[in-house]
Amino acid sequence: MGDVARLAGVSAQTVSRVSNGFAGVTEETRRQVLDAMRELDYRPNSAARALRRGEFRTLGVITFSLSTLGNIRTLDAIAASAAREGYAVTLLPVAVPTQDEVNGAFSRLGELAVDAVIVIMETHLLDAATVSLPPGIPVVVADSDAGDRYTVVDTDQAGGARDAVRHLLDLGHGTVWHLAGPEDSFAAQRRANAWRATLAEAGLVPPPPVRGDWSAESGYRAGLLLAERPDCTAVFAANDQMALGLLRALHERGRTVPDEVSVVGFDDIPESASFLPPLTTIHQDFAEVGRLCVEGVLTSMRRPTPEPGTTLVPTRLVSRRSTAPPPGH
Amino acid sequence: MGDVARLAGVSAQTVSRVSNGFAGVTEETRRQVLDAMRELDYRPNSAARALRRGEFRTLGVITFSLSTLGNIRTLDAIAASAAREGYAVTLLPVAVPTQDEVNGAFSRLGELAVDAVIVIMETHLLDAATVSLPPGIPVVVADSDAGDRYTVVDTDQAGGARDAVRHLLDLGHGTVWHLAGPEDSFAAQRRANAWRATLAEAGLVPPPPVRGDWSAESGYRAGLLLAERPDCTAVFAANDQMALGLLRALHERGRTVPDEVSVVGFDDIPESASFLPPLTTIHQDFAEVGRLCVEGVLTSMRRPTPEPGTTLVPTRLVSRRSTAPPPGH
DNA sequence: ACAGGTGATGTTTACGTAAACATTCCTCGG
DNA sequence: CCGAGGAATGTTTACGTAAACATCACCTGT
Repeated sequence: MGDVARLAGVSAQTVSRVSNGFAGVTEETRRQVLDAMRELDYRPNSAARALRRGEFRTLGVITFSLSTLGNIRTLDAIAASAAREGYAVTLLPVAVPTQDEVNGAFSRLGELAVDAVIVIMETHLLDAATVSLPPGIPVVVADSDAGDRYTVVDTDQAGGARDAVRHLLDLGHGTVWHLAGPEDSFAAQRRANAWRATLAEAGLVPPPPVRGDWSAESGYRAGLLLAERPDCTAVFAANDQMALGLLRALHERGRTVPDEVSVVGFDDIPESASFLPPLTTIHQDFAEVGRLCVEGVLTSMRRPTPEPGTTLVPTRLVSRRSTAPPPGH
Repeated sequence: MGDVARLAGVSAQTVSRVSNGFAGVTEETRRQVLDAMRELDYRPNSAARALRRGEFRTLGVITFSLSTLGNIRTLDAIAASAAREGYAVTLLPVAVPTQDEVNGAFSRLGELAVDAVIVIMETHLLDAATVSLPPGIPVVVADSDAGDRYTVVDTDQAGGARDAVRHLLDLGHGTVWHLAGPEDSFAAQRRANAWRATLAEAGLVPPPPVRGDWSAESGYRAGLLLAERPDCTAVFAANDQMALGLLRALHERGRTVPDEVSVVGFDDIPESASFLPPLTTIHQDFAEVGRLCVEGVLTSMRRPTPEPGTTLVPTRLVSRRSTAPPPGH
């Protein structure tokens, strides 16, 4: 900076002012400084800048590897929103989703060049991890129910699941089976609960849920079971990948979709429109979730004490060809 | 740091030594310092640290949003490898893959707190973007052919494509059709070229390639065309998503896979094992690509001048049920 | 014409750390 | 018993920037 100042014939402070787009610099001076910068290929040192300013213009994102598509798309939206606000995004991958690993990520975070943190992670992993968070660092959590302790942004899982079940019931199905996600997933729990509640509202007793682990393979295994039940004409799968496996199992067992069995997924992954048949599913607006996460942390950075609470992002039913009225209806 | 020093009854420098795990501090002193740190909830200030040390312990990753699965998995592996080496990863999303946008990302990078850069991007977008890269910052490029100018790590696209085509020829198919990726993709080009070359080696004239845009939807449209050709018994799709769409089109047109038509994909996405039928495909080792990228930048950071060159990561054919000998063979 | 302002620029200082150098104290060989 | 050498710790300084304050020239209204 000193070199630039010397070359431009001004003080270092003036260089700083130009560099930060400060008003109150003559157009003439500004041009000279910019020329000098170009000439010397000057780049502001971000470490010094951060030290002086006390902020890094960087958001940290903690996530359990980039395993699920939802997380990835949320992350993508976060990165885009952050960039729009002039913030960079630093990734804090957690290899194995154990309490220890998560704690580790949180404490590494303490020394990390980050102004705020967005956590994309299930609640139960979050417990007790909070202790090592540097005080005063805003946190927003996605994909969690910790609304009492944190600011939470999440997809309206319950609403989506309800829509899925209603859609099938409205088509005339006697009941709706559920291909559930893993028990330790909060999202899976909420989808299952909403499925159960919606059936109960309709005066129906839910059939036993079949459990998968989100993978297409597990959906296939579950599908083999469901294909044996002639009374099973409608299935709500907790995500699209499992629905894919389910479709394969039903096909292999000679149960046609949607003529004999209707299937609804959850997520609306891009491929689901090309499944056999194209999958009716619940579209999640990950972009909006990511945007709200960034908005959330930035708000709490500007205001002193943000109140905990949950923001729900609505879902949308995308009707394709995997659903139809039950046989003989 | 001063407060910690005071509380522990030592100098700030000793705190620094403990904080950096420096040898030559008495166990007794070390304990006192650590206690004081805990007591005061001290965290080293990474901005000051970076300023003093002249490095950020951070890698920047430039990528055209998180659109393709391959990029994501590479990114994931990069983040994991970087974490293992004590480096953080900062994301530099490029919203639209135009030359301007890429240049923008590169110049923002100049002021970014980053010691090295990994670019996951097609070559043609890279041209001319390099000018604004701060000198002395190591760069490694994935997914590119710029081996003459940069250190490049890439999957052995040609080898994979060759294996795919050979597999089909070995099964007895008279020729192999190609469902190609978009023209402006370097990966797509190389897969197409290898397909053509392999056929030529076998003394065959390649049928006209059908072009898609990587999406399942485009694969479906292409599939509708291919289904009309009774002489088309074997298709090599440039990625699994297009293969998925292709499978749907063939199915809808009553062409059974693999009895009438064999299909090979590329990527081995997790879902491909659950397609109808499960897809024979070329497995890419993204984790290895990511690992090598990190290794590459770290090496060039330690050594003065790295030589440009390309490292190829081998692929592996995963044989599933979408391939079989041609009808009447 | 002159006091009082206003806008442009310069000077000083502190941000928190770690390298370089300085000091202290202890051990060990002769 | 003394001095050399080394281990442990302390002191000084600089990293590059931007906030706070200081200065200076010039304009405006009476």
